[in-house]
Amino acid sequence: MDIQEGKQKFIESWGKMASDWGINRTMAQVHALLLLAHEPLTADEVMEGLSISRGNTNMNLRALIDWGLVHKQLKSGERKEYFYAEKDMWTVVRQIIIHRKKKELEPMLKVLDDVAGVEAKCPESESFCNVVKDLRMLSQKANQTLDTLIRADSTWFSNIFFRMVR
Amino acid sequence: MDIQEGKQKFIESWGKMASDWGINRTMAQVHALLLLAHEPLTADEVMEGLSISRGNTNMNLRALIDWGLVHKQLKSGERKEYFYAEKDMWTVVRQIIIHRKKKELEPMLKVLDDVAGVEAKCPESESFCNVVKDLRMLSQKANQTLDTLIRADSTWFSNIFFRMVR
DNA sequence: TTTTGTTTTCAAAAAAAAATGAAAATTGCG
DNA sequence: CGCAATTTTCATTTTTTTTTGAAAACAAAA
Repeated sequence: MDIQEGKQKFIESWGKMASDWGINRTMAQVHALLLLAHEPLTADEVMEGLSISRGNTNMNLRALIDWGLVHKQLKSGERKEYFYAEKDMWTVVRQIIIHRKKKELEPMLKVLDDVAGVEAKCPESESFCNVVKDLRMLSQKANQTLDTLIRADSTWFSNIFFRMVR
Repeated sequence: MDIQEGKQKFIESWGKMASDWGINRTMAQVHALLLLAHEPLTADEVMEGLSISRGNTNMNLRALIDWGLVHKQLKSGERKEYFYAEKDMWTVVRQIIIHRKKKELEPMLKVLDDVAGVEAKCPESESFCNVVKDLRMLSQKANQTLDTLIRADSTWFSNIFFRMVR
């Protein structure tokens, strides 16, 4: 396998994994393309590199910027915008955690809190109570853990992993 | 809000969250319905309860059994099959981790290992090398951590969380 | 201001994913 | 076996998501 082939495989695989995770496949491929690039790319180069339309390119670049995974660069004397990926993988992971926590875990917690009022009135026999109680506890733990992770630096992150698997 | 309303909200929310996570919304709703049920339900009751077709019900029940989140129960003297959800939330979480790790993390690791051969030949300047190296390390750490989690019991799980957030 | 290169928008088209429902297969029973 | 209850399959339809591309908006330079 040569470098070109390896890159291709990486881009495909990153896109595949992303779509398993509920993230647009193309968005992940744009991200992968930029991750592998030596220098910032223009929208045209991304378009060309992945054979996708201008509109699609623009939408996904904007989404990546929104997620904090890609940054814009303006070169003086040029009108074109250049894009480059955040290459510190720990930062990438942190940004993804932040974004998904907000979009997914927090609304779930909100619902669990809302139904907790009902739970209080439950007879002990109701499975509803137990499910909500357990899930609420798990979600809150997960929430706290993620908050801690988000605040942590990469060293701390490695340490945690080390402690967990030792 | 009464119990009925609470249940409804929970089912919707569980389905919504699942679809953010790349899991079929209906599958999660069937799971939620069974989680909240006092006793095992028949396929007909699930069908009725969520207003979905027989085929859809069957497919999603099978998928849930495959994920280890739902079990079949046969009542003696009856031909109908009954279904009930795994209600130990820690087991639920563990099963989900097992399933998704196999389907998502492991193929990614495989690709990263494959391209590692290319990486070896890289000049230091190639961003490809660094990205692959970092990501490979992160994925391996994640993989180890998940293996440990899978092997852990729920007490141990709580302890880990506690250690992480203390 | 007009021109020109560039980005953004968004209605429409295409593709992908999920759901339906009727037919086929399976199962237990007399 | 033959029947009836139940489950499974899968071609078709429906819904949802993604992509396209041309038009509009924008922004710097002439």
